[in-house]
Amino acid sequence: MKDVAQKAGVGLGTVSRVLNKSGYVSEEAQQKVWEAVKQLRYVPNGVAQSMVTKHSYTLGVVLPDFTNPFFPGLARGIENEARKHGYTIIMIDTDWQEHNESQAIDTLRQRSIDGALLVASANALSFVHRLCEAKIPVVLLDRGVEDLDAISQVTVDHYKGACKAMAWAYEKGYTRVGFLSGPAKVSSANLRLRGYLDAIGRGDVAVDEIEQHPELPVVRADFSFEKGRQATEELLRTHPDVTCIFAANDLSALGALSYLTARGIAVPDDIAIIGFDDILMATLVHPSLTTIRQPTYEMGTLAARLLLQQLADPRSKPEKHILEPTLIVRQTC
Amino acid sequence: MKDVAQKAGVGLGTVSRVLNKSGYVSEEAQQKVWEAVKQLRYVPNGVAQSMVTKHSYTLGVVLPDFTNPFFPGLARGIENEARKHGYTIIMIDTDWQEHNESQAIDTLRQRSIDGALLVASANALSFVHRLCEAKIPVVLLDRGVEDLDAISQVTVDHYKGACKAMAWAYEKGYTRVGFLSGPAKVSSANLRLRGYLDAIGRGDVAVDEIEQHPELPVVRADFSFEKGRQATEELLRTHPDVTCIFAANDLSALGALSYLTARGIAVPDDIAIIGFDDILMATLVHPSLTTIRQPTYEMGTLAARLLLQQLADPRSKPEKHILEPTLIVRQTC
DNA sequence: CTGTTAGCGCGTTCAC
DNA sequence: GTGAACGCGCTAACAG
Repeated sequence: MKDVAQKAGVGLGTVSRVLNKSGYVSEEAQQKVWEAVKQLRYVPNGVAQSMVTKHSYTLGVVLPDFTNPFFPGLARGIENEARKHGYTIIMIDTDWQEHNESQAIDTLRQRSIDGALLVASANALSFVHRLCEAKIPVVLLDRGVEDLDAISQVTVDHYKGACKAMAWAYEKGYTRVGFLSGPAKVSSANLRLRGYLDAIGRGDVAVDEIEQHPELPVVRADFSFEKGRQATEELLRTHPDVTCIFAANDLSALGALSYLTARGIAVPDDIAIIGFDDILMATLVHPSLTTIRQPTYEMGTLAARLLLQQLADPRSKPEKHILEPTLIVRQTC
Repeated sequence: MKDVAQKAGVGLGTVSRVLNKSGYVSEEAQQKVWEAVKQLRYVPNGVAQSMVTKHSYTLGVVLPDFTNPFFPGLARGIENEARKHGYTIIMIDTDWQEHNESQAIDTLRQRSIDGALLVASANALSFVHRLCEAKIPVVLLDRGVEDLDAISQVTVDHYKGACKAMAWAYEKGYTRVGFLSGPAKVSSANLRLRGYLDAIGRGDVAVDEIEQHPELPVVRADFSFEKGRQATEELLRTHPDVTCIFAANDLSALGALSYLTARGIAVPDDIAIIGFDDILMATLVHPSLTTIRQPTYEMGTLAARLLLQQLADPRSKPEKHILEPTLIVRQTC
């Protein structure tokens, strides 16, 4: 920067002022400074700027797994919105590992990001606390924490989504519906399971006691394609009478579809399938997947917007948005 | 930090020394410092650290589009390798826009990243220069620049991949093969087109003159699903006699598949399809997609490893890795 | 309108 | 072994 000042024949303060368009600077000086900047291809050192201004124009995004197409969808919404406002994204993929998630929080604190978007896989509350402690605004995405009014949340009504799926299954005449669940500690997965249980009239069993009810056609999966296949195999082995499978997410559902097709079981004639998310793949497979749609991109942009708004005006109230999932009827059910 | 020093009853220098495990500090002092750190939940300010040490333990990753599953695959490889070494990732999605790419470079320079991984959509050379100018080590990923020995590159032999695809098409008896190309200025796309042209015996037409040869069954697409559909429609309109479609990437190929299926054209009986990338979706669609596999995850880890190695030892020579694509035969061809 | 100065939080080099 | 002083590149507040 002082090279620029020298070349332009002005002081450092002046350079800073024209670069930041703050304060008054004569036309002439401005010209000279811009000239020098261009010639020297000067780019301000953001680190030094952050050091004094206390903000870095960087947002942290923590996601469980961006090989699951659902998350890049969110990320893209975030990225776009952030870029519009001159913010950069630090993205961390935690691979569903609580350990990585915890580490991610430390990383973000250390990098002094301005705000964080968190798609928590578990323990969201503790992570939120650690971020808040460091005075970093957070917004929770896709999965929320109830009774937490201090921060903004953009989620989907997972429970209702599951209910809609089940209602559709019943409407189509499927009475023996099995469930491919998500990871145990993920709140969104649990809400979907809750919806399923309530729908089949087993409101009495708690989601975390599901393992103790082997009589129920519920198998633990983990949102992945591969585990979806395996879980389907297990489900059919333990509950051969199911006529419809409701999967906690599309990737699992696609795993189920893949397994059934390979086994020569006709979908939906022998067994129907309903997924959750509505990722692009859902439209591509054959038969195409009936699923519950989450407005992915919108969630990303909305969350980013809320966060940016909070950064712009720290007094702005946190907002809780619970978006509506919609049933997308295709061929598998 | 000075809170820690005070609480531990030592000077700032001592705290710094125990945190960085540099220099000698008495056992006793170390105890006290760690104690204080824990109680105060102190996290060092990475920005200030960067300012003096000149490195940020941050890597920049520039990708064209992470809603295309191919890229998250790369990203995950990078992320994993980076995390192992304590590095964080700044990820930028340029949406194939040259403008965004250029801006991304500025952003990275400004954030003073330690190194960059670049999946360039066009103009790679100029971006590399700008990064080098700022003394930021770069490694090019997936698409390379020839005659550039100054930096490491991890690519796939796109040309050979295309040749393999075409060889397979011919072996299966398809003689009228059409091509769904990628974006005009993307080098990998052009190499694949080059391979295609050579295979059909039109080595005489240059890839950038392709538009002037409407007699060839080549249609411009852009690597997206939707454009793949449209391009297929156009291809069949202008060249109704093609019996096989080779798409520059899987997403386009899936677009083609979707279009053909919707039109009631049997795949591969009426028209065969070959893709490029081997993303997960390729295995899921029906019929499943015959394609050319890029070793995505490995490319990501390898590229990250090369970059980290260069950061650890700046004198280490840049390496050029050209990986081998492999033909994966499934059902569409 | 502009040049100068004081920190931002930390690692590093010194004397102690 | 350890504390104090310096400076990284920049912005903000000040005196001119």
